Amino acid sequence: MMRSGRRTSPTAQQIIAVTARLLGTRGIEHVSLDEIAVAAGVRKQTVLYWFGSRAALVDTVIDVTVDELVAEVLAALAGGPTDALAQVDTIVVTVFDAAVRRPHLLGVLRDLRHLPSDRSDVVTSRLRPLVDAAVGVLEHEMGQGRIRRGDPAVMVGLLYACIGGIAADPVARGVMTPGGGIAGLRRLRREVRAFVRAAVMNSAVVG
Amino acid sequence: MMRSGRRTSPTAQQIIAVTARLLGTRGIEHVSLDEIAVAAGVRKQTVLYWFGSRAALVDTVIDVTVDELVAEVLAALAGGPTDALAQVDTIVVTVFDAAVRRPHLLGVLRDLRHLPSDRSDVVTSRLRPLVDAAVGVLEHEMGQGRIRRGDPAVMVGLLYACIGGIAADPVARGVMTPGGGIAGLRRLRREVRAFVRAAVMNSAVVG
DNA sequence: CAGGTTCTCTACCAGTTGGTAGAGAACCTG
DNA sequence: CAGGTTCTCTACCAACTGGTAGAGAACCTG
Repeated sequence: MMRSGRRTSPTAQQIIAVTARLLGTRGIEHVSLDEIAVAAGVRKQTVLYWFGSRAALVDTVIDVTVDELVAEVLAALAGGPTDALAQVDTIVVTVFDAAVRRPHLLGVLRDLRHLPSDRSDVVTSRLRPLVDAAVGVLEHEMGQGRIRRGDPAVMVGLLYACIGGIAADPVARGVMTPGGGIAGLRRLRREVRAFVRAAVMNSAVVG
Repeated sequence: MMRSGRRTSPTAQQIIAVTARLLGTRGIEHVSLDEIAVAAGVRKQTVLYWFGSRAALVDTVIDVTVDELVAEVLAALAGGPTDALAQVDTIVVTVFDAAVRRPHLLGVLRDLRHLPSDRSDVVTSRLRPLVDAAVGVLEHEMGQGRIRRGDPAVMVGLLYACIGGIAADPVARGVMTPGGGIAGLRRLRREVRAFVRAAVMNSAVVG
């Protein structure tokens, strides 16, 4: 038996990928083992063969998904400018695009609340390097006077809430005037960028 | 039989209140009819007697919850100042306090995604008067130059995402440094107020 | 060939779920 | 008293769930 974690196989990878998509779009607790198996082109017993239990599979999928998102953002940050406002901008654009193109990424994160096994601490620990980097940048730029003074950790949380909510929350999306197609998405992205930029920027009232 | 909707009774009201609390905290699809009945001090058959089915009860609870939240915010707005920034402030404080004191209010809203019966359009239609009012205020103040120019509907969506996310999303809360007790909550609320104030305020860069 | 790995197959299990059926008991009202 | 309303009781149902059991079949490797 080559059970959970040890090694991987194309089949296991395929199961993880399919499950991530299903859980992220339909809800973590709303997809059965059988559905996962069918979607992956495999039998239920094969899923259990590789992951032992549904809970173990879910945990794996969550971990993989978070790592994927973090890696994507870190890569974008590494390839972009070092200016703080530009980095905030990079994060916004990267997460926003990820949320639009692969909605399940943020969908999985937004579903952690009702998990039987509390996975949120594991997730936050995996988000930690990204959060720490962001907090460091914000703190440094606060000292330079370019970023509005405040609790940088709370700022990061609010940034996440903004982008994640606008991209994945049906209430938030329903509130907005639906802009169809790519043009609407571009416009929405521009609005989000301006919003968070203004939110963190050091500024003075005009008029 | 005095089934769903027609009239109400103290028992039905009690069932609705208990269900709202349960669904909002534990997740809409993670509470069984039996649990609801036990928590309400009633038998399962009584729940079905009043609401016909679980789905009908859930729909009722969602509607009642949204109406409650909307009424609360509108009342706070009516009793507060008419200045736009102050009104944004009022909304933030009202929703934030509601989310903290009665977490199930926003919890129900955040759970609409995975509902078998798509209820999000009904919810947004019930939120409509509040959204329209907010959009109207923002538009007017944009004309006066006090609010940053942009799509007011998107701004409203982003405001909701910020407050709702920071109050109810475990990832967002885990990202932030946990401030225990009332003092921590007060500090968090202050941060959120400053954040959204800066986000919507018309301003110019300093330094 | 031997043996491990990977995966499928049929069959089954116990637990939980939403929902039904029908009788009966309080209770209030006309 | 009659009759409707409200609620409880016991009993049951089909559907679905995650998980188990064990045998067998391909496949590759040494």
